[in-house]
Amino acid sequence: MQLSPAVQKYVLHWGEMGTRWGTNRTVAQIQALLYLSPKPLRADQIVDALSVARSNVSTSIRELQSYGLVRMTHVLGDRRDYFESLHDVWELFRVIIEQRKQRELNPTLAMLRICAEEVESEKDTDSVTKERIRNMLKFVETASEFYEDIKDVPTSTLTKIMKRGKRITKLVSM
Amino acid sequence: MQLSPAVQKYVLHWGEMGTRWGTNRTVAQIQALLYLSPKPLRADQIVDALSVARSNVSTSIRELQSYGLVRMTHVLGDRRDYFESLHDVWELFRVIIEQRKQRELNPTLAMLRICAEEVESEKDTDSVTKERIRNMLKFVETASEFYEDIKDVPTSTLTKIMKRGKRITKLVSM
DNA sequence: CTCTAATTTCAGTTAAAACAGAAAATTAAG
DNA sequence: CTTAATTTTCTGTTTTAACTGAAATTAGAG
Repeated sequence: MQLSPAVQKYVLHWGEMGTRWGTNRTVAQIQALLYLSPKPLRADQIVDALSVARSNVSTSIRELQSYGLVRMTHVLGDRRDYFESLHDVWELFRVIIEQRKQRELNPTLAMLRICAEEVESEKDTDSVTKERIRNMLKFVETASEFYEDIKDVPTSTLTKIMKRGKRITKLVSM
Repeated sequence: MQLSPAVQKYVLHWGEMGTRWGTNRTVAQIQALLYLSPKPLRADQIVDALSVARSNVSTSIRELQSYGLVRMTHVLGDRRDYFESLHDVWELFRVIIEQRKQRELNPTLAMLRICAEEVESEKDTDSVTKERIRNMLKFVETASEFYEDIKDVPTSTLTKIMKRGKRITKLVSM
């Protein structure tokens, strides 16, 4: 399992970036490797390509599967597991965003609602502080609602919106 | 420096979330504390409120300043430094996004361009792999351009766009 | 210029996460 | 049912980042 220079560069960079995105290097590297691979790979092939322990691959793949980024497949007459990543970049993006929404935005929203309510009854808390909490809650609520609005919009529409970014903002600002 | 229950909850949660966003707990807690504080705080007050080492506050604040999230201010006849966070949630959001763009998106874009070019000359690399790299590059480029389009749009316009999310997507999809 | 308050730097410690390798468990084939 | 292949779980080690406390530095007051 010899990775070409370009593929190697990609995988290494992705691993590095992964550490800044809440996951660890190996998980991100495996995802990158599977994304670039023209066909599904076995765990032992991943071990070979990335020089990591078999056990590490096992737990990392479990994590990727739990995110919905990687699927298991099989080959007739071969009982070993094969894995492949989502291949569509937009789909990948959607899944990652959805995960982050679940794991970060939702808990934060819950916390802010509790804080916003609780702080109102705190007589000694400055009114500015109360307002700041309300503002943050409002912001996160707005972001959350906006996400719900667009999360199921087809990719073709999303790309159109992005290409027309400038024009849309001009239209709306009038 | 006694934090009210609601403020305490907010600060602790923010610290927890910070660890998932590339920064460490203390940095995020200090930002949260300053955001909620009706007036600028001194380092010793932060030490007191969060029970962390003075040196830790010093380095954390330096990090927050480097991001542009926190400013130093002074009080007449007092040579100690005071600190305050950006107070506007949208401004906070903009600054954070801009930072992440610089530190994550830009390097990734550079890597992808190099890979996309380099992989073309690799005769043994599967054409599917080449296409995957191209697709990822295209995606990141589109996202990057879209960001440039909207980063300077005034907050009022952005909120309008977010509130009208559904209507806009319907409009564009036609 | 000297002394003191305040901040920063630095070295060592602690804590947390990632990882490897061995052991255990699972699964299919004979 | 037994065996061999494969995967998962678990424990201990390594690595990395965060944090503390002491020492060094900076900057203002007298």
